[in-house]
Amino acid sequence: MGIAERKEKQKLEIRKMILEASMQLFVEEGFNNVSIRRIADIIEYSPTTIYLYFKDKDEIFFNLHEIGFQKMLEMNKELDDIQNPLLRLRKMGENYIRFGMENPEYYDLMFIQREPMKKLTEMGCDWKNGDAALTRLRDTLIEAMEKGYIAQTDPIVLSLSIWSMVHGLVSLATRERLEKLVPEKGQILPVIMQSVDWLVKSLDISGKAAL
Amino acid sequence: MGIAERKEKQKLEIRKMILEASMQLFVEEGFNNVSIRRIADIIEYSPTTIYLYFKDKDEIFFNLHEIGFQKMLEMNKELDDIQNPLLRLRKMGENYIRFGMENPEYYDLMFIQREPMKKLTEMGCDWKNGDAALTRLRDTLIEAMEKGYIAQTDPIVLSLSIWSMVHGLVSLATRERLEKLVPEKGQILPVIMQSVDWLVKSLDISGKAAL
DNA sequence: CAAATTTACTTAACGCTGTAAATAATCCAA
DNA sequence: TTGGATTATTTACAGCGTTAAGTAAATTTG
Repeated sequence: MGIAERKEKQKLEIRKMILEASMQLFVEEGFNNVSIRRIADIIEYSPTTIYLYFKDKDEIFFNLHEIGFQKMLEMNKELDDIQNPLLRLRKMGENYIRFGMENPEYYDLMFIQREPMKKLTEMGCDWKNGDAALTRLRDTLIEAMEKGYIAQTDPIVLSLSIWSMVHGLVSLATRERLEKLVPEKGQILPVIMQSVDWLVKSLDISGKAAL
Repeated sequence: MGIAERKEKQKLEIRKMILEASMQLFVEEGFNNVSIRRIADIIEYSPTTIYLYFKDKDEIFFNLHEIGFQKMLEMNKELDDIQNPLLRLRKMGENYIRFGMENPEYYDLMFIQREPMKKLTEMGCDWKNGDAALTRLRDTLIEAMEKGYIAQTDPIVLSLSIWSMVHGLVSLATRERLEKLVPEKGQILPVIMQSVDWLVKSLDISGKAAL
């Protein structure tokens, strides 16, 4: 059925148009200025047409949140080349922060906004993307423990601690809580990276991965 | 002038009514469901009356954000009794997390929502409340360094690291990022507290404040 | 005490918002 | 070509923040 196939493709294409228009608005004007009507303007359809492709606005945000995770995954491909688990961990942290600072809108949807999680609950499934990311972190920590780079601890607790710190750094920065505290604007990222340095250094018990 | 004084008092009282109604809505129905019109309903005035007491909605949020800091300060009074700076630090962390988990709406305004900071920029002044809180943390760290409880490091960087971690814990929890990862709901707070334990333990170089 | 003025508040309106229901246009198979 | 399904639009509802204009009460002034 070549015809049904083509239709399916068209459907996907409009979906893609909607998501791209949403992200464009999201990036250019912020979360609060993304409206169904403005998305419709961009893709040159009527506002209600969007509801033929997405159940509601939250579903659009949920999809963008997933695209965000794909982008992050892409960025993290280089991690596979790093043998030393502690160095890999550092790079993971740096990437995470870089991703968050360079894509604050995606980061918002992935880790701050409630809407995507609401959709997840609605669908009754669990957070596959977040789960995968955290598992990756945990596995790296376990490897680092086994090879004697860091002290033995509950890997779940340690994962959470590390994730919390990098998330804290990114979200405080993007939500404008550091601007008022760190005098020079250009100094924010360096200070954040120093925090990562401190973290890695205080994890390292072998000195093998010292700065 | 007894009459002007009384008028002033009445004005303040209506302001207070508005703020209380806002917080009530905020707590009961979340940030997105606080509207000028619903606030007006609660205080039984017309919506436009609110604009006689606050310039706009953001100004209401800014005021609530300041009230939040007062509440947090109140909670932290007990800290003065603790001599050991490392134990004091731990208590600070526990209080911070407890405050955030028990008052997620205030916490939101204080550390997540952009509106209060926008207002701050608009007024051209700096973040007095955040500044004071961070200074308190930094001073405790400096004291702990001087007394040999923790290793010597840049206190600014270390303050940021610690603040980021506790903020990360609270915000990941309140923004529903842990629910999907920590199996049992009742286990979230315990796991978070274990993270704090880990942090304090890895700071402690003297063993004096071990668990 | 009456008139003028200030204060406190409300009504009406503008231009937005998400979304549901009804209607119209388009497409494909018989 | 006609009829049913799909796709898109029009219309509508109820809500939003905010401004401008209007009103009534309180206060000050003559």
